[in-house]
Amino acid sequence: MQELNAVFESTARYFSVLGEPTRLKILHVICHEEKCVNDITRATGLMQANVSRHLGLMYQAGLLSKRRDGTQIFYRVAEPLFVELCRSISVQVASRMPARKQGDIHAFV
Amino acid sequence: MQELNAVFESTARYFSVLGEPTRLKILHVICHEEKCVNDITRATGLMQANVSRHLGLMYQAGLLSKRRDGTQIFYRVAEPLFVELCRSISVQVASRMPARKQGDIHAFV
DNA sequence: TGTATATATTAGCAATCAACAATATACTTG
DNA sequence: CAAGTATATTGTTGATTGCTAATATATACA
Repeated sequence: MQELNAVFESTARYFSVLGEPTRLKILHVICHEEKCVNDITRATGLMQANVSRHLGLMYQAGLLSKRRDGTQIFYRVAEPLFVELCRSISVQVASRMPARKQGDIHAFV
Repeated sequence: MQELNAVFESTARYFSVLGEPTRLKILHVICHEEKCVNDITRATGLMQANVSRHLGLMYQAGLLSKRRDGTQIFYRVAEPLFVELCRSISVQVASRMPARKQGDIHAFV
């Protein structure tokens, strides 16, 4: 099953891109509307180089699209499926946290 | 947002567990019915120690359950959601492969 | 109890990757 | 063209992780 292995590898690649808290944080920021790198940097509190690297990685992997406007580059989610996956899991995760906190959590919604 | 970060970390943890081709291969083998380690080892062609390690990791992460029967230990998927996620992505992946091959691919179905 | 089978663990190595700091590139405007 | 702002890249380091080989643990059965 050569093809099946190829599917596993590609699929794993997508999952591993989603498998970093920092990238989920970034994805959370741009899951509803496109944002430029500077906005993402400020919204997340991460270092600019770090944000740029993660954005580039997600772009390469096909999760994000980008658009240039002057000196700014706006990133957005290219395939809503990935945000849905994040929501699926984060809902499960949040539902297993103390009830008092669950109301305060709005991840990818 | 302390809680949100915790959600991102837990969510990323689940994604990273799914982010290895070898584990997807194993998950694919047991996604419909429980199997013992030896069966999984033969079905995947991996080394037994390797299979055991990955099974242990997925068990620790909460993706799998296990049951002992004599000397054998049977693993099964604990939470169907994860298999659904694998299917979601692998369907997308397969749909982008050459049309001729798509018919031969049955991942997590 | 001793042997065989099934599964788990450990140690070591190589590869991957995130974070940081520094620097480079690209575009805009004076 | 020069200076300023926005974004990307590179080199380095420390940590994580997958794989393999060897070994350990657990159960069944003669």
